[in-house]
Amino acid sequence: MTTSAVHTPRGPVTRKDVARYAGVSTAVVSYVVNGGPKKVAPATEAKVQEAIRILGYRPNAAARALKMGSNQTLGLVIPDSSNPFWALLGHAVEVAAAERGYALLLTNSDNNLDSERRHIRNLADRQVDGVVLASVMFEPDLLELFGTEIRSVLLNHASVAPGFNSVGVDLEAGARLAVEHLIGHGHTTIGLAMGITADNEADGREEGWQRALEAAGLPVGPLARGGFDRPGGYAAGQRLLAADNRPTAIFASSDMQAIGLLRAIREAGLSVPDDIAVASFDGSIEAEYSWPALTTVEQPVWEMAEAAVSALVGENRNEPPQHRVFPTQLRIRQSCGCP
Amino acid sequence: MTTSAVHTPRGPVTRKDVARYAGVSTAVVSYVVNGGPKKVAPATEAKVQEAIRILGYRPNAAARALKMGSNQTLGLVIPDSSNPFWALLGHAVEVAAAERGYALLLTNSDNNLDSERRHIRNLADRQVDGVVLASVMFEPDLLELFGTEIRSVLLNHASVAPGFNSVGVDLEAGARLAVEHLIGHGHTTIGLAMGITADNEADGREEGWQRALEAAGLPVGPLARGGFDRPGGYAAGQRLLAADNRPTAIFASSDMQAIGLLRAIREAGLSVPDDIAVASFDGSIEAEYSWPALTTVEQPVWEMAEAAVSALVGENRNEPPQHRVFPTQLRIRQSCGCP
DNA sequence: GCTTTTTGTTGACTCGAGTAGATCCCAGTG
DNA sequence: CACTGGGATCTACTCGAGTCAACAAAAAGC
Repeated sequence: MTTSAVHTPRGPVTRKDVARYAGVSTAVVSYVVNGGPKKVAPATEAKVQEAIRILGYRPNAAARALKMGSNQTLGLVIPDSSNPFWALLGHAVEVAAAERGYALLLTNSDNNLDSERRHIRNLADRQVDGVVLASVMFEPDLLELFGTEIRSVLLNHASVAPGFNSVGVDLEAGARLAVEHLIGHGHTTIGLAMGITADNEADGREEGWQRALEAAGLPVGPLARGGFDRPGGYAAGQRLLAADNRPTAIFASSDMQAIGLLRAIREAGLSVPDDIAVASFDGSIEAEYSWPALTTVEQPVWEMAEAAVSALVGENRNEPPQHRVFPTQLRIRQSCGCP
Repeated sequence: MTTSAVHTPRGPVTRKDVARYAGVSTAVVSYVVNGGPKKVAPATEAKVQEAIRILGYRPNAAARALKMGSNQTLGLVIPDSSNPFWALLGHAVEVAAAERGYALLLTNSDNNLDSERRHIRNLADRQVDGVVLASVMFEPDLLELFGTEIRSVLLNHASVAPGFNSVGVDLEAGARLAVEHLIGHGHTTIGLAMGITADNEADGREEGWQRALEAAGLPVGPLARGGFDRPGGYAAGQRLLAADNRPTAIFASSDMQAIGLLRAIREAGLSVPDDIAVASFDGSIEAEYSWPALTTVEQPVWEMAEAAVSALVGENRNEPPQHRVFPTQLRIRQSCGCP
């Protein structure tokens, strides 16, 4: 028995072990593993493959990452991965990344700018090949954080930031679609439950709501601000219901807000859509299963995720920053008054 | 674009650059960065810190990972990160990992065993320090996949698997709590909407439902199986409503199922809880905002995530596999008939 | 004043894999 | 028979950071 030659290594199996077992040099092992830059004789290749199989060799990703300067990993920063909309976006990004052989590091900023900064730092330290930043906040100094080394793309940001790639939807057009639909149902007092964005710039959804009303010659209804989440919508709903000019229809800036809104309306003893019609923005699955099912402006989340990932890892990596704006689609259900 | 100090190297800044700039050896830089194994004179330390600051040095994580054999990363495998329950669990795991300085690689298995295997392989190749496997499926050959090198823990698994760490809840006791509560409301025909688990073993929730009924001397009501998700609950609901012995109360094995169930009940023109009372399992946020709000068996998700992560990275890393079972708590809302 | 001890610093090796450049071997040619 | 071409393979250096043995300088001890 050739015990010395067929010595089973103790720790994890390295390229060296495979080389020894197959009786070749470490270079050949690399060539086989990567279809490497040089050809290997079929017979040798077979020997190496066999050795790999028997020893259970798996190339060390850290070593490869060190040598190659890339670890085939992207980072994703979202405010709250347990919020269904972000969860969906995260899922889509993960799938888009996986399709290209990239893994996804997930981090939650919890809507906290400091935490967001920390996470971006951390991702940069980990040499990710790019960062998808999906955050409602935005501060220009983020640009410095990224430096020039690390690719990034803003996903689902309200505003277009110079110097950054971005992928988003036409918020204004989407909101207008929804509000016009509510107007079509004969409503004349249409309120807005608007989420809070970091920069106090008017969000496209707010503009769309306003313009649709103006275009129809209607007065601009009451507006309440709150978080984009369920509690935010609940609070905004309570304020809208207490307004002097109580609206007969409300447009909410996110599905989650609309769900909180529905609760506020129910607690006030009113019914949707008979007393108050509701439409919202996002097109998440919750909208379909709420009661009543929400009429909502659907974002093409999967396409957006695709676009974001390809901006980071695609051919066009070194082109100037791109801004892609996707169209939305009105998904009509019952909360607006349609049967 | 900012032009910085004179000594700015072209590529990414390495330890060597810092050493040169500060006029010390690379070893000292390491010592400073890590509070390293050797002491450094305060004056020298200051010089190095200054150099680090000025050059904007960030240690290369891949190199560190290579040397240390750990990249401070955990992997998470869940069926569908856009399902709110998994999303919540994922969030909790991410936070627990971050607290310990670990990043989280997120992967979706899409309830597909092959995909799950591929992802585990991939995570193993990436030398993660541990894998949290939260999947409804389970196949014993997973054990081999992990080999002995890589730590793992099963999170939220129905059954305890020998050789694996696991963290779960007492499904049977939780289900019993819920069903007993429905019995307390005077119901005598209580159905079950049960999710589908890979191994055909009876799930604890099914047993709990059955035992609670038997203990109360009640007949075992109708049972329908479907996915753990909303469509699954919807389909199961339709079948339960069409049953000969139509139940007046239904226990659902997940919140998502219950939400699908609510829809089926509404479409049948019935009301919850007046015509049919509902209770479910999980305790996710959707349960709170559904209509009516769901009475549900709450899982201590955050504690479970903590436990799972600490099983992977804690002191007790090298102890034999542990099985931790957490208690659940009945969260009473309106869907059961309580005011 | 001349050892010891302590403190601070450094050069050099290591982790595991990618790959350029050198080397080997053999078939084919003059 | 020597000579070249070319395919297959190997040697050796590289990536960036951790850390130990070795060493220099300063402090303490007798």
